[in-house]
Amino acid sequence: MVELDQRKRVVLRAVVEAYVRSAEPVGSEHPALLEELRVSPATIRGVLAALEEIGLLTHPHTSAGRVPTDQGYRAYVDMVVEGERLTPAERSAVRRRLGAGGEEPESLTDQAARVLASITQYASVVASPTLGAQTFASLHLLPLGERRALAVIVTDAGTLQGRAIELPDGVAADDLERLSHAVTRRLQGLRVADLTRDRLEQVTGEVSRHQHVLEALKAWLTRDLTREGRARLRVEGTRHLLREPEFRQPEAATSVLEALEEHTVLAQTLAAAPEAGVLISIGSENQAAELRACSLVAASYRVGGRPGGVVALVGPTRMRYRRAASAVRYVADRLSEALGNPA
Amino acid sequence: MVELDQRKRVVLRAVVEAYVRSAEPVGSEHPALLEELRVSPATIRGVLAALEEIGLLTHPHTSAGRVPTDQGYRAYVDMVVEGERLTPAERSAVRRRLGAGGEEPESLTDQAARVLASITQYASVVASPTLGAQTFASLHLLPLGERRALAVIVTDAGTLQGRAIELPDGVAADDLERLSHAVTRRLQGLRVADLTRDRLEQVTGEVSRHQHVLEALKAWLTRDLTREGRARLRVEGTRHLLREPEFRQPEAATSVLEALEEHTVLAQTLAAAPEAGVLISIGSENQAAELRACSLVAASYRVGGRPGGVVALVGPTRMRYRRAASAVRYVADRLSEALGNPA
DNA sequence: TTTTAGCACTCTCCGGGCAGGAGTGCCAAC
DNA sequence: GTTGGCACTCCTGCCCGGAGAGTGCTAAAA
Repeated sequence: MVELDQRKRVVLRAVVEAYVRSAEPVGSEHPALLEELRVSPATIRGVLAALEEIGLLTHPHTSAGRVPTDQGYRAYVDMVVEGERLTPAERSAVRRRLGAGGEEPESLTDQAARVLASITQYASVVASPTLGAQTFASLHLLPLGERRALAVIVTDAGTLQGRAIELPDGVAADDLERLSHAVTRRLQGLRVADLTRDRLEQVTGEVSRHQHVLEALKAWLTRDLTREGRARLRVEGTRHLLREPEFRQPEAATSVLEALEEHTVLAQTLAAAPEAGVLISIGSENQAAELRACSLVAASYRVGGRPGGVVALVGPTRMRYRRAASAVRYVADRLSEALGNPA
Repeated sequence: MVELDQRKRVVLRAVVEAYVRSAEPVGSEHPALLEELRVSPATIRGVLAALEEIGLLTHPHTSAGRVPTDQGYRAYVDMVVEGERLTPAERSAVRRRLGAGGEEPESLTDQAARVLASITQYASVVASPTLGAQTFASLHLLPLGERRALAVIVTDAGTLQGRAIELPDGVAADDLERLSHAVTRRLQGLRVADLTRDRLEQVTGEVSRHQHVLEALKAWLTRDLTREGRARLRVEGTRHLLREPEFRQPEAATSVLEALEEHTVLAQTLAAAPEAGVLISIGSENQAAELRACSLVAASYRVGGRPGGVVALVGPTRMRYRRAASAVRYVADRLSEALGNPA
């Protein structure tokens, strides 16, 4: 990255902020620029040309003003470190939605996605805590009528994951309980992702009478870790995107909506979110082609002190980055708090 | 409704089907009409004019062909009773996604929404089984560290609902178990919606030592039934809607997306779905103003033999009703099967 | 009485051409 | 280094006219 002198920085910043606000190309006589620099339009033209030269701005056509390129946004984002604080009202809205306490992780992430979308007016994505990263607390086999039981895993974050399994004849409630306890004792404290077949084999000895039940459990656990182990994504507020002028052409809108509904693509991008701070991925920086028209602002939250999941915003590249970063960080932190008090 | 003679019925049907296929107004010389009736365009013009007279067709402007009105679609739908069978491949796709068995209701409804959207290319909505309508099977208090426990309700359909509660000092694991059993014994077999405070009061006597735990449970149960009692909606495949020509104007698209993201509005409309058969609500027939540009095709599914929830499709009024009705019915039935074997 | 052919009419949908406006780039003067 | 002036480019909106599509009406044919 070429170093920018003071004046170029001021101009870049002013152009980005004016353009983000109005969605209109900004010309050399734009009031924000004149006021910021107190020099004539002609002088500003020179700076604009220079910024275009190094690839931070473009103009759509000869007689249009300047528009930031993806690199321009990047330079802006790197330059402007501080976020744009949320208003007290917004903060308290977030706290209210997440602060109830005792809620299930699933419904908390739901709330997080909704509140994030509503305060920022962008689309929000929240990856619920991956089961795999959580700590296994206990297994329960709850009788469900005569020949069925509900196997339930509980994690220390309070996540429940259940599945009905068929029982062979002659398995008493006591047997189920003994079996649950045996498995729980054996596996307690492990990360769910570590509940491999091998670990489960060790339990066999103690309760060998119920080999098939164990077998069903193994099948479930190992399958779950591969399939459900991928975080479930909640997407909220896609409607806000349609209001943005860049998504008024139906093709643009469709491609973004597709990206947002195609969770695998999104999940990959989110995986890059750092543990602290905020990931900002701008337009062409996105791996996924469908997301090239958007930017993504993501922050991780923690569950019981460990990495848990990601909250993110998706908007046009012409995005309020500072505000988005603050919002994402704030919601992630409150979510960490809400999910963060393991026993 | 005015009775239609044979010819008018044939013409209406042909116009609707041609328009649904092509999204272009159909004129008196449209091949489908000529072939169907084997009369001259001039004759057909007369019939078209008559259908317009009684409000089943319009034309956007003088020199355009005819387009069905909402009443036209309604007459068509009422007239054409049989659905359009899904292909064997589509049926097996549905069965594959829902047939695994032993899945949790939550993930089954997820699958249902996805498969429905993918085979029909419309937006799908699935209301997961309301907790309230299910039968309470058991309550469990699972220790979660020193002074916390996870209260879990299990229904006979295998739905889990949990919430962490704080414990006062000196509550042993045994106590929790006794308490769980007492509550379970007392309430087993009731509908979850019937777990009122009154019912819970009856338990008090037996385990009065743990009054505060019971108090927390009551608070949770009664709150849950009002708040979470509302079904959670999953919306899938909104991207397909943007492909439809009627939603190419951004305003139209936004209003539909808003309706789909604003679950309360949608929920009301879905509530009208009959237990058997299929609800078809066309354009202006929808209560919700945001849905006036769409049609909604919905069918109910059952959980353990009782009314459970609704699956629906949302598309433009120019919708493949017969196909949508079949798809919705088929998915609802398979979902009923998957959720239908209570112990 | 119903059907058909003919015809005038209406309206939309391009494409071209033209004026207005915005913003640039360059240059000469300060 | 900064500024004012000026020519230049290109988009945008607008009007206009012709082509095309489909209608409604009427008079003749079946």
